[in-house]
Amino acid sequence: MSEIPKISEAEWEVMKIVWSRTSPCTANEIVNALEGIADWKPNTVKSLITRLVKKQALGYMEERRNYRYYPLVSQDECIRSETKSFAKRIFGGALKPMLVTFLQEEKLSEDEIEELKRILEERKG
Amino acid sequence: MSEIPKISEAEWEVMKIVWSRTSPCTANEIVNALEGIADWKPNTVKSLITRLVKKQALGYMEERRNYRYYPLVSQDECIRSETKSFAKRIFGGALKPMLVTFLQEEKLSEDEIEELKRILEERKG
DNA sequence: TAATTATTATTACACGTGTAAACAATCCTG
DNA sequence: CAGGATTGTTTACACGTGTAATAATAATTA
Repeated sequence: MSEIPKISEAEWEVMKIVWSRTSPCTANEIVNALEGIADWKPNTVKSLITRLVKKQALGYMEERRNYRYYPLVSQDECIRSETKSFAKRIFGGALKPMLVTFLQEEKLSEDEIEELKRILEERKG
Repeated sequence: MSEIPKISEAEWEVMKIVWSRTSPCTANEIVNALEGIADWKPNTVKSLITRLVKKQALGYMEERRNYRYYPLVSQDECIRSETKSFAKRIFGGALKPMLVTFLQEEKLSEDEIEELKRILEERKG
């Protein structure tokens, strides 16, 4: 199977939009959805889309005058791929030290901590 | 206080070496320490060091003919900074979904899971 | 002190990315 | 059908990064 393409920071914003849709969407829909998320000119977004198509992260189907884009890679596999390279870079690949760092972060609420514990419980099953 | 500089992938390898030392080290020491970790010519490593100095991630002191480099930013704050931007990119900033993803990864051993649970316990204090 | 050697600084170059304008093709409207 | 509107394609350009060669400078040695 071919590799997961490397998706840049700006491109991720576009992918997130497309992933969140159940059906292929047009460039304009993406531009609109990005309103308030990123301050890009429509042309900029189009450039990002074009690059994503080129790196085979997005596919498209022609429909009348405009295209409809859809993901060729799942968000999940992209997350996994990014996480792996992130963990590799920062922690030399060891997952646990990274988790330890995160778990010690302030930002977690009581409830979230509970849920994380529950997830760990389940894992042992 | 000034911001954490953005450290690139290759530069991280250099920083990891410097962070791991208790005292400032020379360029050559860094080059040697990278042996087996990265396959870079000495000049390449020197370039990375120069850039790290320019972006104020490394400082140096002159000592006879050569310099000794030391970190100007702590590994911890860099990790935090990187993690934040990573979480932002991938998960829109929410820490918990990211952790859920990681905790569900295969790679964790029984023992590690135990330890993570323990850390969560402690957090509740 | 001149030559050699070690070390740092300057320069290079291609590719990815953020950012977008300009151009082209197509469709709707008058 | 011609002209404007819409949408996609091509081109642009500066900056960061990976990768390193070459030049300059300082120290050591003959």
